[in-house]
Amino acid sequence: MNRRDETINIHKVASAAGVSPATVSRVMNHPQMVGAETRRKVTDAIRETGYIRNRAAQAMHGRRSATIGLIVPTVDYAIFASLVQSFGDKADELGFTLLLASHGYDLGREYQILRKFLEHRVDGVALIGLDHTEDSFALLASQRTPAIAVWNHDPASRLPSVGARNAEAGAVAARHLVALGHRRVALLFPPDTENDRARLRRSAVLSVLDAAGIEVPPEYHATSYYDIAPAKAAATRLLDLDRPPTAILCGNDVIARAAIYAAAARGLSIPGDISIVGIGDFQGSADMVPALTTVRIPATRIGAEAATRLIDMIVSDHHPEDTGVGGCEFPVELVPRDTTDVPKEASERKEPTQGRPSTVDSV
Amino acid sequence: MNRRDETINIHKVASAAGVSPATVSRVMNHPQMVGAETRRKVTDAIRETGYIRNRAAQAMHGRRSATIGLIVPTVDYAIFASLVQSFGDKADELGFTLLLASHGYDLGREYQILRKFLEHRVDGVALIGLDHTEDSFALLASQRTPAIAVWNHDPASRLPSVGARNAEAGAVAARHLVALGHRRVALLFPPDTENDRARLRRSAVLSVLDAAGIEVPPEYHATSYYDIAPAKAAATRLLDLDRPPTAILCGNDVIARAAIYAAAARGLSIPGDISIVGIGDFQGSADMVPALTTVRIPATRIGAEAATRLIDMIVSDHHPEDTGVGGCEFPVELVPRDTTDVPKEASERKEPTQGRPSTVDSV
DNA sequence: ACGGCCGATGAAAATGTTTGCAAAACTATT
DNA sequence: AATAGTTTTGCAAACATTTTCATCGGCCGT
Repeated sequence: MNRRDETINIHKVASAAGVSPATVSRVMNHPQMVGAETRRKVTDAIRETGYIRNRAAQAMHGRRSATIGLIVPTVDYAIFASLVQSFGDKADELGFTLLLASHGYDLGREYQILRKFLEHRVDGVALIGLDHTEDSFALLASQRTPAIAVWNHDPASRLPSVGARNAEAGAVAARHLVALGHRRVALLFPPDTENDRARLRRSAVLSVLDAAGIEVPPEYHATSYYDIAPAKAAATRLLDLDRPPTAILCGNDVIARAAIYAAAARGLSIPGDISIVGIGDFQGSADMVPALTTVRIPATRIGAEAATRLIDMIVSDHHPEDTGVGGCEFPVELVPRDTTDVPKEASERKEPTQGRPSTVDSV
Repeated sequence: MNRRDETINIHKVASAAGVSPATVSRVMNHPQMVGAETRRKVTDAIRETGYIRNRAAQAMHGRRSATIGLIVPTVDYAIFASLVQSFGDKADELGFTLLLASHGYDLGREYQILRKFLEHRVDGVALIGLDHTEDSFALLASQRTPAIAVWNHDPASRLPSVGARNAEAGAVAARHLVALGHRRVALLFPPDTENDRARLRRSAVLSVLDAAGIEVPPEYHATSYYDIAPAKAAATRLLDLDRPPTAILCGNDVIARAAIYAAAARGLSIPGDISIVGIGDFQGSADMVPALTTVRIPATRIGAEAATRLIDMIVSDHHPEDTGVGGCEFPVELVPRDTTDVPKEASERKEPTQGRPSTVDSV
């Protein structure tokens, strides 16, 4: 249909429609500025020639590139999958195209990706979490590129942040276990050197436990990557201790799922023998058997809101350092389900507070 | 640091380095063409000015945009998360930036996204599956944009395809159940109108069963979206039939996980009372308890290979219609684990072929 | 009927880069 | 020392678009 190396540009469309290139451009960008009849002719010409506008040339002129970047630690393992999905959908809906990359929890790589995105002249960038290298902050400032921090929220953040208070999420989970009467609580968290979310959750958990007079011995501190296999192994080590914990508080739902498998493999009943609590309320946690007690962080809503706000900053020409574009906090919420109960010792003395068919619970 | 509206371009860098813009360009694109001393001066100037090259302008010149597009049905639910991750990582490694979008199993939206990507002048596009609208194929051909089909493989595909034979995956799963002696086999699949992968798997399953003289009654045909909750409900309906199946063959591992939960919630033991087989071998399936019997489709390797091939097509200027850039087939492989066994009736007559601690199995 | 105004359109400058061509600066060879 | 050859560099055109400015009609009010 199209002859070889005959790439159709705005001039071709213009002559096909019998107007000037300027008019074609206006039809596409400011339709109300052009007469109805001319508009129709141009639209027809665009369709007939099969013209595809060149956003690169458009962006070069200093106009928006209509792209936004999202940089996540990882796409795998459902942690950020929901966020990527909803962020991308919203961006799409608002006419933007998503550039995506992951840095594998390496903030140095995050900087490199950020640079690359800026080379492509993204109109804005969303980063996960509040911690970034000084280089990254400087780069963003020097380019005056709108940027937003997603997932965690802190009003004092250097970037407007859209997300939940991760410290609060940890605290809520800890308070739940304390309220149930657990005193032997183990922590199973990912390494938190380059992960402010995990760090905040973990330290909040520790201070709640400390305030309740609960000490967490060194052997109750377990670490594992966001991956089922190693988390299961780490949980198994906790369960095999001479004096095992009565509850395991997990850094997120994926790790909690691994802990459930570890307990099941050891033939332990949940929550009879061991209580397990996650953080995140990922897809599927509600429908697992046993259903996971967790702290909800509304990933889908956060993703959509983050995209909306970032694009709002872009179209209204707000820059990061401008005030008045503060973040947005999503409340965290305990979702008590079937993997937590009073500890065994306590339940031998008092009545169980919740009764459910034990066959299901023990699964 | 940078004064307002003083955007630094290649000319600024050139005068800072005391050379011409052409030289700066060459330092960045063909470093070997420029003298060592000059190169050093230019590199310094780039660093000092904080220059960020403008890929849009570069792309406009007809050079590569250094972006590739990936269009998936969904990012959520681990199905394509691994693929997105490995595809993106490989693209990154090879110097390309990833544009990502999802169409929610709507091939009309896929076309729209494709258009948008072409507006951004992506150097190539990867699509999931072999089925696409005629419009999409025509668009790709008219723009002569390298494109590749991922996930499913068929040597007769219109696009070079990198993936597994999904029909074979279904057949392998079905043969496994037949070999174990199951004759009451239910199918739990996603709707397959816009999903050639599911369609191929499903029809292959049916022909294997048919060849084995096994008829699948209408009530054994269940359908559910790729989502834990509805899949669990659908599986529960299968289990509650007057004459329930002895095995459920699931369209993928996510649905299989839901089926396991459904069985557990009914207090059924797996694989004692019911065998369940998935397709995909997603992250976590190996480490579940009970570990899921499934058919491995190596998502991570497929993603990396697809990115490599697509970029190869781009840099070697191969176009889709050129021959010799055929696809690449990844073999599927049965991974027998702990959710399948001989059916109960059979096992009452013969010895169970596999013995494992029943407490674990029943979880 | 005429001056002023307004809406629609075109011409041309501007955007930031790459590259073909030519000039210039070396290096090696006689 | 002159020449031929090679490497390095600069000039300017080209890429596809947007936007400012100017122009050209047509319309309205007086």
